[in-house]
Amino acid sequence: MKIVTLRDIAEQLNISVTTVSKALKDYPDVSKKTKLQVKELAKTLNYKPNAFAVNLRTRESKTIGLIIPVIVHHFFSNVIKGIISQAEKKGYLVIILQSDESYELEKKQVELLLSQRVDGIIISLANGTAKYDHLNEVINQEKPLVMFDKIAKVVKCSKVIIDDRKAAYTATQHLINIGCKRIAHFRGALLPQNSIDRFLGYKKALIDNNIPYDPSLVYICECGDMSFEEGKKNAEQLLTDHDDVDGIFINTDLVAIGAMTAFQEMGIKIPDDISIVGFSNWFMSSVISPSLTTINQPGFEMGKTTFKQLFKEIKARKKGKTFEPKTVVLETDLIVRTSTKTPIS
Amino acid sequence: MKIVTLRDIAEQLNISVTTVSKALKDYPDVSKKTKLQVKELAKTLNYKPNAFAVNLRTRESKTIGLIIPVIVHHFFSNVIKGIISQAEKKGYLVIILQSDESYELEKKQVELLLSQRVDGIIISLANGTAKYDHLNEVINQEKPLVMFDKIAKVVKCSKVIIDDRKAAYTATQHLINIGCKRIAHFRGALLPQNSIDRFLGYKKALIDNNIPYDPSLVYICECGDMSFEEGKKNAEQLLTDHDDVDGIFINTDLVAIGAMTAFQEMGIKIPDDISIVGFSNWFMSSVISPSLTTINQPGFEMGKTTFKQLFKEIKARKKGKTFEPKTVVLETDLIVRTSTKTPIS
DNA sequence: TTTGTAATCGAAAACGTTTTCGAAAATAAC
DNA sequence: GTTATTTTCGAAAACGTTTTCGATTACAAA
Repeated sequence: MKIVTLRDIAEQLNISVTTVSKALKDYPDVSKKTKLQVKELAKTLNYKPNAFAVNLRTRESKTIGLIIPVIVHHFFSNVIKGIISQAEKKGYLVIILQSDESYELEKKQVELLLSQRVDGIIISLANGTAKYDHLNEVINQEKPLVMFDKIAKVVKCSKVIIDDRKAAYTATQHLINIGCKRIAHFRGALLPQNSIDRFLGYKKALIDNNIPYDPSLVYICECGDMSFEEGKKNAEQLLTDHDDVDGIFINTDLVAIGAMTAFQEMGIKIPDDISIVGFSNWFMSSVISPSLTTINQPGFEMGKTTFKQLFKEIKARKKGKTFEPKTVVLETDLIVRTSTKTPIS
Repeated sequence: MKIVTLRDIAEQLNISVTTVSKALKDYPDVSKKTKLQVKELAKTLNYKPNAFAVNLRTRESKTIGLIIPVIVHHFFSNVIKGIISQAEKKGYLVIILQSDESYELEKKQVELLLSQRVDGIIISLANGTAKYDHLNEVINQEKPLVMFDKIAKVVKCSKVIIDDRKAAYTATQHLINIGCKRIAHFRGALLPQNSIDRFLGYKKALIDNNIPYDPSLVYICECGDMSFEEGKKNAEQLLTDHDDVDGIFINTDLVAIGAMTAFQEMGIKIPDDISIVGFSNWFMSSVISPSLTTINQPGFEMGKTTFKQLFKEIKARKKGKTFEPKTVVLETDLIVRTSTKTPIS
C-alpha cells in the first residue's frame, strides 16, 4: 500500500519530477507525447497529489473555517447546508466549529482556525461575545472574514444579514393590523445586535401606531438550549403580570412554540385570546397546531451568499487586490398562519 | 504583517532552527536557559507553527472527514454536534460534506477526503449507496473508517448503530399492547439497512403475537427532503385502501407528523381512531398535538461514540498496531406520548 | 557553415517543519 | 593531566510539491 508520488512516476518513465509535475498541469513546455505518457501512468497508478505538500508550497489549503453558535437549530443547519453546497462548487472544504454561545470558546476556535491557516473564516457570533480582539486579529492577518446573522457592526469586515428591525416592525404591524391593542415582546439576550434590532422594530411599530410603549411588557430570554422552556416560563409570568395582553411578538419560533404550549395548557385560546408572531420560520412552525405566523429567515440562501462573498475576498487577496467590506441584506417576509387572528374587515 | 517562522526566532536569538524547534517541544537536550528564551520570544512574536509544514512532515493533519446524507435533520445535526464536541477534546477538526442521499456524490466526496489526506473518515451512507468500492478503497489505504446509523454490513470497518430491529419490535409491540389489531407500517427506502431492519422488527412483532402479516399494509417512502409530504400522501392512500387500520408504526418522525396532519385534516381522531408510533424522537415530536409516541435515537451520544472509536483506530494505526473492526450498539427506548391510546386495563 | 529561434527538458531552490546523528563543550571521574 | 561522561547544540536530510531559470536539442534561416 505505497502511496505514489511524482517521484515514482518520474522514475518509471525515466524523466524528472519537474517534467511530471508540469505535464500533469499542462504546462506549455512539455511535449504532447510525454504529457500523454505521464497522464496515463498517473491514472493507472492512481496518483493523487499530496495535499500537505501542495498546501505548503502554494500557501493555501482550499479550506475555510465556520464558527457557529449552535448546530442543532433549524436556521443554522440550513446556513451550514448553504455554505457547504456553495463551497463544494468552488472546490473548498468547510471545517465546522460550534461556539456554544461562549465567547471564550469562540476566541479559542478563531485562533485554532488561524493556526490551521484556513483560507478564510465565516462566523456568526456567540451571544456572549462583546469583545472583538480575536476578530480584529483575523483582519490584521489579512485573512478574509465574513460574518452573518449575528454580527458586530464595529468589526470592519463583510456581513450578510437580514433587516431585523424592519422584519420585527412588519411582524408587530401585523399584530396591530389584526386589532391587537396590548402587545408584548419576548426579546432575545441583551448583547446580540439581532435581538436589539428586533426590539427596536417592535418599539417603533408601536409608536408609529400611537400605542404607548410599556417596558413591563418586554420579557427576556437567552435563546440557548432552553428556548422552549424559556418560552413556557415567560408565558406563565406574562399571564400573572398582565391580564390584558392580546398579542405577542416573540424573538424566535422555538420560544414562541414554548409560549403557545404553556398558553394552551392554561386554557388560553390562540389566536382568539392572544395572537402570536414568531421569528425564523422553523419547519415545525408550519406543522404545529395552531400553525405559527412568523418571519421567514432564508437560512440556505444566507449560507450561499455568505460563502460567495468570502470567495470573492479570497480571490481578491490572492491577486493582491484590496477590497472594501460589503454588507449584504437579504429579504425576509411575513408568513401569516393561524396563530394570529384574521383582520376584522 | 509578516508571519513568523522558526527561522525568525532562531536568527533573533542567534541559535539554530533545530534548537528552536526542540525548545518549543521540550526536548531534553536543550538547556533550561535557551528553552526559556525561545518560549518567551515565541510568545511575544506570536509564533504559530505552520500547520501545512507540520502536516507534511508528520504525515497527519489532525483533521477528519464526515460525510452525512442530510444536515438539516434533527438526528443528524445532533450527531454532528456529538462528533465535533468529542473531536475538539482530542484536538481534531472536522470537515463536513453532505451527500444528499446520492451515491455519486458520496463517492466523489470520499475520494476528495482521501486526496485531502484526512486522518480518518466517518460516514453515514446515502440511501442510494449499494456499491462499496469507494469505502473499500479507504480501507485499502489503511485509513481509519467508521460508519454510523446508515451502515453496510459487508464493509469491514467499525460501526456504531442502534438495534433497529429490536426498537421496531418494541414500537410495534406497544401498539399491540394497547389493543391495536390491524397495524400498518410506513417503511423507508428499500436499500438502507435501517429501514430493512425496522421492517423486520415490525413483522416479527406481528408474527410473535399471532397477528397475520399483510404486505398490503406496508407503504414505502424515500425519507428525503419530502418526508412530511410523503407521510401525508401515504396516510391518504392508506385510508382509501384500508378502512380498518387502527395503528401505524412509521419509519421516522417527520413522516409520522405528516401522516398525523393528513389524518387530522380528514377528521380521523388520533389516538382514538388510529394510534401512531414514530421513530427518532425529533424535538418537534414532543411539542405537537397530539404529541408523538416514538423511539428515542440518541444522536449526540452516537456522534460521540463514533468519534471515540475513530480516534482509537487512528491512534492504533499510528503505533503500527492492527485492530479488529468493532460494532457498538447503543440503547434506544420507547417514549410513550399521546399519539397512542393508553392500554385497556 | 554559422547563427537564430523554438521546443523540450531538468537542476535546484523553496515552502517550514521534524528528527537523526554526530560534534563540541562542559563537567565528572580517575 | 588525561580520560570518560554528560550536556548542549546544529548540520543536514526529509516530507512532496511548484516554479524559476538555464541547458540542451532540433531545426530553420542566413
